[in-house]
Formats: sequence, C-alpha cells, structure tokens
Amino acid sequence: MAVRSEASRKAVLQATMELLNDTPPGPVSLQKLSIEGIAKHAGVSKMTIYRWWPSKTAVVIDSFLDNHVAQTPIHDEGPAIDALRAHLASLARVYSGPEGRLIAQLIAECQHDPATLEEFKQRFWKGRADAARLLIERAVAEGAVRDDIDPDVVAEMLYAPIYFRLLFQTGDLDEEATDAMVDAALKGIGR
Amino acid sequence: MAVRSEASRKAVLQATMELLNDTPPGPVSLQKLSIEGIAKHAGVSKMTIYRWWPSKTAVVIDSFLDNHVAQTPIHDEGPAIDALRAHLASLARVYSGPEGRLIAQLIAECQHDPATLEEFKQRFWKGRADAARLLIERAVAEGAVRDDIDPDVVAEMLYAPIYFRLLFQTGDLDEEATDAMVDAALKGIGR
Amino acid sequence: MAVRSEASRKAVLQATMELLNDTPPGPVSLQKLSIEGIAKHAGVSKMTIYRWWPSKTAVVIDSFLDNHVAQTPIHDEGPAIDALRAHLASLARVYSGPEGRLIAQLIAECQHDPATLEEFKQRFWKGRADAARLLIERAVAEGAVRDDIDPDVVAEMLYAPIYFRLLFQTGDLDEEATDAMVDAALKGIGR
Amino acid sequence: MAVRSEASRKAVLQATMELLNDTPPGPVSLQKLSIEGIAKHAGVSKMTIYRWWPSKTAVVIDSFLDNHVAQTPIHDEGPAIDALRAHLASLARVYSGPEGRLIAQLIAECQHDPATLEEFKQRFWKGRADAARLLIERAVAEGAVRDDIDPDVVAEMLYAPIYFRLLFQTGDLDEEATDAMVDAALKGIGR
DNA sequence: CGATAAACGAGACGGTACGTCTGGTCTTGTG
DNA sequence: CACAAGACCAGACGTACCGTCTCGTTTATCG
Repeated sequence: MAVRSEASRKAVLQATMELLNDTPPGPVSLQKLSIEGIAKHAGVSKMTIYRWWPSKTAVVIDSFLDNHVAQTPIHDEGPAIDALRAHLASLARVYSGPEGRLIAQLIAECQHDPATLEEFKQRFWKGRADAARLLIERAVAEGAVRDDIDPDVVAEMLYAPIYFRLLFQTGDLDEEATDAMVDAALKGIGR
Repeated sequence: MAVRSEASRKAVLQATMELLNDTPPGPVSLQKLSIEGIAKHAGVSKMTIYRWWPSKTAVVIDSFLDNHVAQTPIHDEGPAIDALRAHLASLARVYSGPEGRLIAQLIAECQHDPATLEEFKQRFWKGRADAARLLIERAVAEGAVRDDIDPDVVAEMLYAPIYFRLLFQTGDLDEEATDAMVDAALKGIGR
Repeated sequence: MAVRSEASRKAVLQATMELLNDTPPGPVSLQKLSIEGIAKHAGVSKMTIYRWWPSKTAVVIDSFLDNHVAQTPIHDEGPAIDALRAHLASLARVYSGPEGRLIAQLIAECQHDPATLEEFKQRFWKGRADAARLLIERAVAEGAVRDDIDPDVVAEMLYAPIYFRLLFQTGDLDEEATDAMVDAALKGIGR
Repeated sequence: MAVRSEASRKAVLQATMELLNDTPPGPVSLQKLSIEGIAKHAGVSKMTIYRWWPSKTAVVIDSFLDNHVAQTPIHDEGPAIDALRAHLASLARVYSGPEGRLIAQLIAECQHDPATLEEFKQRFWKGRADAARLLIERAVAEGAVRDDIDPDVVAEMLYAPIYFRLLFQTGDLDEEATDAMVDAALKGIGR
C-alpha cells in the first residue's frame, strides 16, 4: 500500500519544464539544472525525486521527451520521400531553436551513463527509427529508393547530418539545408 | 618577468592523461575528472591551472587532442577516394576503443560552452576538414565525385554517420561499416 | 470503537529492549535507536508508535524503567543505614555496566524535554526517593543520623555522588566507593 | 602557508552563541542547533567548520565554555571554606539561569561520545577541580576540614549535589541551598 | 650581482549541490 | 476504524569541487 503520489510526480515534471524554459538570461542549460533546484521549485522533497528517478537526466527525459517527439511527428501521406523530407525539415526547424540546445545537452548527458543513453534511445529514437524504416521501405516500393541498400544505412544517411550540425554547429539547420542533404543522398556523390 | 613554468605545464597535461587512462575500473570518465584532482595528481596549485586554462575541458583538449589528431592522419597518396576511405576507417578504429568514449565526452562537454566548442572545432576539426576538402576536390578532379555538390555537404555525408554512431552507439564502427557508408554515399540511395 | 492493540504495545516494548541489548558492537546507544527502527523491528507502523507515545525516550522508559527499578530494590531489613548502604552498592553495581550507560543517556535525553524529565523522575526517581526518605527517617529514629538536617538533603548527599560519577566518569562505581561516600557523609568532612 | 582565518573563527563562535541565546521561543536547545545553521548565520562555509571542529559540541564548547568558566571563578582570599562557599554559590547562580540549561545539555551530549566528554572534562572541569583541591588542602591546613578523607571525595561531596539538581531539577539552586549543603557536609549527617 | 616582479605550491575561504538519512505527518487499503 | 505499510515534506548530514583569494617561496630576467 501507500502509493505513488501523482501530484508530486506532476509537480516535478512541470517544475523541470519551467526551470528549463523560464530561467535564463543565458540559453537553456541542462547543466545548471539541479535536483535540489527542481525539488525546491516543485515544493517536493529531494527524497521523492531520488525515489522515483535515477538521475537528473531521467527527470528531464520524462518531462520533455514525449512532448518533443509529439512535436516532430512523421506523417504518412503522399510519396514516402516527401514525408521524409517533411520530417527532416520539421526536425531542423525545432533543432534550430532553444529546444535544439536542450536536445544537444541531453545527448551530451547520455555520454557518461550508458543506461541513460539506452533510455534516451528507447524514448527518443526508437519510435522514429521504426517509422522512418517503414517510410523508407515504402519509398523503395514506390521506386524512389534503391533496394540494394540496408534501410538502416539509408536512415543514417538522412538523419546523421542533422545531428552533426546540431552538435557541431557547423551549418544552418533549415529546410533548405535538409533538402540539399536529401538531394545529395538521393543522387549520390559519385560520378 | 618570471615566465610560465614549462615543468608545471607538462605536469598538468601528463597528470590529466594519467587520470583519464589509469584510474578506472569503469571506463574513462571526463565527468569525474576534476581540476582539483588534476592539481593534486600533478603536484601543482589549482591557481596555476586556472591561470593558464579556461576550463577543465580546455586542459583535456590540450592534453589529448593533438596526440589524437596525429593518430588519425589523412594521407595523400593514391586515388583521393581511397585516401578518404582509409581515413574514415582509421577514425572508426580509434573511435571504437576507449579513446572514442573520451572524444564523445569531449563533444558532450562542448554542448554547454560555445567557446569550448569553438576551440574544439579549431583544434580537432578544422585541419581535417581542410584536408578532407582538398581530397574531395581532388576526387572531383579525378572524376570520382560529382562536381555539382558543395564539397562541405560531401564531407558531412561521409563524416556525420561516424559521429552519429559514436554518440548514439547504434551500430558497429569498423572498416566494413565505413566502407558501406562510402559506397552508399557514392552511388546514392535514389533510383 | 476499536481499542488499543495490546499485541502492538508489547511488540514495541520488546523490540525496543532487543534493539538496546542486542545490536551493538559498540556500547548501547540511545541515540542511534530510532522510532523507524523500532517500528521495523516490531513489525508495527510508525504511526502506531507516534499515536501512543510522545517520544522515543518515552518508549524507552516504558520498555525499560520498571524492569530496571525492580533490579535495584530498596530492602527494609536490618539497620536503616545498612539498607541504604546496600541499595547504594546495588545501584553502583548496575551503573557500572551497560545499563549504566543507558541510564546516563536517558538522563541526557531528558535534558531537552521537560515533560520527559518529569516522567522520568516520576517513574525512576519518585518511588526510590520516597523509600529512601522513610529509611532515612528510620535511621534518624534509630539514632544513626542527626535529626537536624532535612532528609531530602541527606538523600541528595548520598545519591548525588553516584550520578555524578555515572555522568562524568570521574571515578569507579563499586561498593568500596559507595561505602567510602557513606562514611564520609556520616562523619562529615569538618573538624 | 595559508593560515586559519581569525575572522571566520570568531564569526562561527559568535554565531553559535547568538543562535543559542537569541533564537528561541523555547529555551536554549543544543539539540536543534545545527552546523548548517551556524554556517548560515555566521556567513561561513560548512567546510570551514568541519575543517576546524570535530563536532557541533566542540564548537559549542569553544564558543561558550571559556567564557563560562571565567564567569564562575574560584577566588583565593580569606578562609578556604568561605572561598568554596562563594564558588559553589556562584555556580548555583549561573546554573539556575539559561546558561544552566545549556551546560546540562552539553553534559547530555557528552553521554554519547567519550571523546567529547573527555574534552568537556578537560576544559570545564579540570581547572576547577585543581583549584578546588588546593582550596580543600588549604582548608585542611587551616583546621577546617578533617585530614583523613580523600580530597577528591570531599570535592565530590560538595559539587555533586549541584549537578544533581541541575540535571534532575529536584530543587532550587541558590546560595541558601549550597550553604545548606556545605553545612551538612561539614558537620556530617551521622550522630 | 642583486633587486624585483611574476609565477608558483599550498591551501583556506564562501559557495552550491550532491546523495543519504531520519523525523514526524499523511494517505491508502486490509482485516 | 485501528492498523501495516510506506510515501511524503522537511531539512541536516558530511563530502566533493568549484573558482577566488591570500600567503610565503622560488626563479629568471634586467638594471
């Protein structure tokens, strides 16, 4: 008996979002977000957070990711290639704003904790990877994409440059950029 | 007068490397490396470190990056495409070991400090990007690569998937993988 | 309307005694005894303890004191002075063991809660003080003790040094010591 | 090098005194005094306190005891017995106020830490015990006190009742009371 | 050759946050 | 409806580092 308090859970998730969104001056910073701060802002005991989440990053994932994934859906209408283009463009749009910095920092946090990386991939990546694979297979069926390349490699070719730019900030992230990437990937760089 | 002590500088860099390499049990962790720890291990005052480096990450970059870049050189013999393949393969080899984890964590650290990211890009990325651009231009001249695609986009297509796998750990990083990526990029995924 | 559970009450008292007696290595420690621990060991809810006892110390008093008082009875046979000597010696014997440390810590706990001190005095001190007063009055009647001193002062002169040594650990607590104290008190220190 | 900051030391000691004296509503409470609280009130880092004092009690002893000992000096003029009476009366006076409660709680704290008890005895007890012994020996020489009783036992007879009343609160602590104790001790209770 | 000024080791300092713990209250469901 | 179970808020614990700041003490030019 004695059961998890839904009120506390929500207070924590909401406080986390608020701290991430409202607090600047500087841009969002996952690093200066502290469990102590979340607890205080949420009016919740630290113990309650430690009891239910293994790490600060886990709290952020819970607070943020589902919401984020919903913001960049993969639609299924029209030619598969167009759906892919649209999805990549929506990713680029979101990633070029403050949410992009947050995602980047989330990926950063995962680099020193394999368990968190795993959860991140499950929550953030898996659903989209599956959808993308279906889309790619449909693109193959539609005759837009070659059938002699591993769909995972195809997905990587399309998505990797976006995360590359997100993390290294080596170029703009907008629809123009993603379209150029898709064009190049489609026709190939070889002669 | 009084001039920077070379002995201290070396002691710091070496202590950093030792702490990064020797201390596990667990894998390398940039996160639990502390300036306090480096100072103690190097027999150096904290002030000395703060005087000469702006951040822990800067110390690590100094300790490690040149050495690393030297380990994955870009050679210039033979067909440009083969040189690129070789370089990508050598990157993959190094990144699949503990040094890869360290690079990943270095990239992670850069996500909450633009200045450090800039330095990282200068020291880590720039030389190679320039070399890669030359190589790509040579590949174009050799007729192996199309001339109607921005060489920077070409570079991104070739390199991004490697960092993607390094950071997300979604697949092996070996010569087989990089070759498959290059093949796909060359011939394109479109039909 | 539902009545206090005798089973719970006993379980609490017994668990308390067991924790106080069994748990060392170190000597008995009232301080590391916690209500949480008692509840767990007794298979009882914390609430049940809080409902029926005002403090940890109260539980200990209930668990322990009657038992202890019974261990150091005041007998009434023979000359009153001899009965007093015997009682003081029995106190010294008990107080030089682990039970003595526990009593000392109980006295300590009482120093930040007047209500508990009051209860402690009622349960621990009152009966004995009354008996001692009777004995002293008998000793006066027997001609062994002067009749021009307040019996409470006499009692204090005899008992205080024992508690002094118990708390300050400034000397042995044995029959020899108590006898010397009684001798000195009887004949006086003045010339 | 790097030397202890006298300012911090004083800030800690003074903050401790202030918290002990000023803050109630309730009476002084050593128990709810926390190192965290002292640090905050003193504008000092917790580490600074942990660096220089082994425990909360040690801070209190440092803050308070010397001052207290100075308040209840043993003077050396006139007949030794009168000096003893005066000292006991001054103890009684101080102990019947809030400082008495604090001393009582300090004694209480010592009951679960032998090392602290030892320090307490050194700082609080030793000087006075030595002085009292000299006084008693002078009283013997002056012919006021018998020479066939161990001076330590004499000291105990005189001091123990005061601490007894301090801790058990079984009677007033004033000059009248201490005089009565001394009278009784001098002439003895035996007939 | 000193003088002198910077760089140095040592480490104390005010802070922030960590992750753990306990105390006392509140909540939920069972017997 | 008293109880067990245990979640909850509160906040202290002791630790680890942070980045800043003296301290004396080298050291290496330069007057």
